[in-house]
Amino acid sequence: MRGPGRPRSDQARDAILDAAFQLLEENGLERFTIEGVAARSGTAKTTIYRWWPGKGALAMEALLAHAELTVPTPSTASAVADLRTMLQGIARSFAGATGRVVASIVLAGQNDPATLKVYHEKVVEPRRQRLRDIIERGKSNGEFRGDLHVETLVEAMYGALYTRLLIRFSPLDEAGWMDRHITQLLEGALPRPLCDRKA
Amino acid sequence: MRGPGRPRSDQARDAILDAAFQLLEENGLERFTIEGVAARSGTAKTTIYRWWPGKGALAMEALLAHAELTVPTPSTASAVADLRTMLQGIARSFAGATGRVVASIVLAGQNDPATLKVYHEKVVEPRRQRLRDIIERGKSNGEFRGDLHVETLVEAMYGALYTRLLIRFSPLDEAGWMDRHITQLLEGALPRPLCDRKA
Amino acid sequence: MRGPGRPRSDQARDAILDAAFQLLEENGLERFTIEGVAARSGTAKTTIYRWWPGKGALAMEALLAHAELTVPTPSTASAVADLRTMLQGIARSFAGATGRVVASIVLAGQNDPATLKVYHEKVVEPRRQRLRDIIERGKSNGEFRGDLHVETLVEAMYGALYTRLLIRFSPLDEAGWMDRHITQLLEGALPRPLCDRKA
Amino acid sequence: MRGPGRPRSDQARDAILDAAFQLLEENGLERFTIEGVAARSGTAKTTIYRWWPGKGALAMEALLAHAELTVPTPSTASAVADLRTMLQGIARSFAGATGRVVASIVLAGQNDPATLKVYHEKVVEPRRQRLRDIIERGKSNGEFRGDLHVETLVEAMYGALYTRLLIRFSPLDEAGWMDRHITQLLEGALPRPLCDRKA
DNA sequence: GAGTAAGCGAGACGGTACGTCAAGTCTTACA
DNA sequence: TGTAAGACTTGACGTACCGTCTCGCTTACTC
Repeated sequence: MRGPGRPRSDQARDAILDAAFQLLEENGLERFTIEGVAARSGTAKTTIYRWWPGKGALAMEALLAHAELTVPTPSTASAVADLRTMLQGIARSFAGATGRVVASIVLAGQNDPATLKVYHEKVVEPRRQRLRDIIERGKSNGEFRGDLHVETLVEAMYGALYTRLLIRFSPLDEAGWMDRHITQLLEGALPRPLCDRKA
Repeated sequence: MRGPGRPRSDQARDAILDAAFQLLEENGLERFTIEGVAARSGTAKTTIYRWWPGKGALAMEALLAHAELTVPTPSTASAVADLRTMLQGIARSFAGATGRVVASIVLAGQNDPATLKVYHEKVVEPRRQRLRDIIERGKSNGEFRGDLHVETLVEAMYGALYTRLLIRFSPLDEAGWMDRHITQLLEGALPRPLCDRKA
Repeated sequence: MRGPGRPRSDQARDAILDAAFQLLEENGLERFTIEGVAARSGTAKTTIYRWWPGKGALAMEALLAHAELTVPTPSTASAVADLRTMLQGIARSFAGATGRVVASIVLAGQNDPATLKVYHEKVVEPRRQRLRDIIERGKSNGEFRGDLHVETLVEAMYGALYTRLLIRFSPLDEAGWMDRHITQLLEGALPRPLCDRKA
Repeated sequence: MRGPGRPRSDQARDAILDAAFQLLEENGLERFTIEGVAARSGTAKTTIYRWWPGKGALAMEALLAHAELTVPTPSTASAVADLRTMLQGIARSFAGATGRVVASIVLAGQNDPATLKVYHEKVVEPRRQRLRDIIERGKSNGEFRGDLHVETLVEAMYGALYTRLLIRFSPLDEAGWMDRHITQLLEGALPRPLCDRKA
């Protein structure tokens, strides 16, 4: 049921993606070269160019293939607890090798909108959706305000993650950071009225 | 009181920084080359390498020299209003050419910690400090809760800016987003108690 | 009476040789590629490699199959006249597309002795033999000296042809040059004695 | 009196031409690669491309720089003797390494008219001129016929050389070949009249 | 004012990687 | 078994920049 011709070698494909991911971890994208991937993977440069248009796309696919992007989606009775679990999972993965690779991808994406678009579709959007779902659940069960703007909350939560990853205000693995961040996002900055629930 | 030898040419220096900034705007950092800067500025590569260690440092200095990074620090009676003014100013500057250059620099910094460090010291930290000052003022005058964690709020506010700049969740010049973002950061996500101040 | 399996396709063979000859005419051997022949002929590279060991051999066979190398062998009473007829025929064919292809083949042969050997056997030797025959006839009937060294004359005659073809001292289609060349080869360079037959 | 900038390195130039000549001798032009020359000479590919447009031109210059193309121009009382001396010298040089390189050059020239043109100007034409001079001298002093067509004789003499080099009718170092060839060119092929000077 | 010490432009140098082309081999589906 | 299709490794192509290195020339300060 397949056309004629030698079928694509999965062995080559895997070797390329493995090598690409390793090199991305080791060097970052700046010193990530197609030539290097070819050498490390034992394949030919042409084979790489046959299947990927450039380093951005290759790095992207290497990330998707290898990184543990599949942070578990928690689903307990408490939306707040689920938020904490999920975001801390992402923070953990960003703090390690995956984070370095993600940073590379985003970097590549600046001059390669196609790659950034794929990253959005495959990584960012699915996660945002899961976050949205949890928040909506929180709105339904009264954990959150009914007039909460979901997108804005999502953005604020992700924003801190990506900013620590890329701008490095402070380390991603700082103890208690994520917890404190979430708490304050939820509680806001304004003074509590006298009859505050915590009063 | 200066040693012997021909003094450094300010004309060359300016021509280099001008050319660098232009090329950064036009091409992003990926296609930003020392060779290109030399050609555009009419100087010799040697001259560039004499004064800057690499493209990261040059780009950094070109940014600092040209971009209107000096957003005015507002100082009215209302800390909340000042926050809005300041952050909207930054958003505006990020939405234009400066934003593209900043993105380039920050991402280049992923593989060039020295450059990123300079960016922190010269750009990020001063702004964060101004933000902290405003927030502290708000705490003092009762606009904000007394137990507010200032750093966390600063990070949340900047996070959204940088994330829109780098990850491009949504455009930086979307009408009203900054306002909405700030409002929600201040109000939090939890339900308002019955005796809410707005009730 | 043939073994099992699909028989060789003459259609493919012809398409390959046609395409090869066309490409040889168009580009010369330098830019003559097996890949190009496969594309132009609509066959697979595999098929070409199954039947020919390399580009030299293929070009050779394409030449033999298509070029009008079969200059008519004249045979009149006058050996001298026959020589002129034959050599002028070859000159004419060398002056056109065939000449370019022959030049390609011969020069390719510099690094591919097998191909050059085939060219000798299939093209050069038969023609030289015909030339020898004519000259021998001339010796028999008194047109030429009895102690003439035939091989040397053959070589002198061919030499001029190939040299114009390959070194391009002068164009192959220069009017009258072949005639003049033959005449002088026959008459020699020495002064005519007083009782010269023309005296 | 030289412009600014680092002067061209003669060391690099010589290393390149040496390496090129060696590789030409070893492999012929077919397997002669710029990459190989760079490796052998210890220079960078870019340096080669800076000074030579392609392999044809490089091979050409390597030949001119190294080959003993300066066959001595004899000048004795006898033009015939001088012809023999000169042509035998060329034959000797063609029979060795120089010959292989010359063959390569001519080959390259088929698809690179500029290279062939240089070869004409620098090698072929000077030699032809020297041959012409000798022949004219022979005409003047009565060794040759007064109505001898000089160009044709030159061509016939060279033709045999290049043809043996390229077509390989017979080896260039066959004993006595050149002598016999010259003799017959001079004496012609026609029967000697009764009062022939040799009679 | 001669000497000396930088800075400057130009541009050649050894390199690395680029993205492309073709070579020749191999593996499939189909005839 | 032959053929078209097409993926594979290999190796060279010619180009773009890298960062370094002479050069000749231009300013200064210093003796």
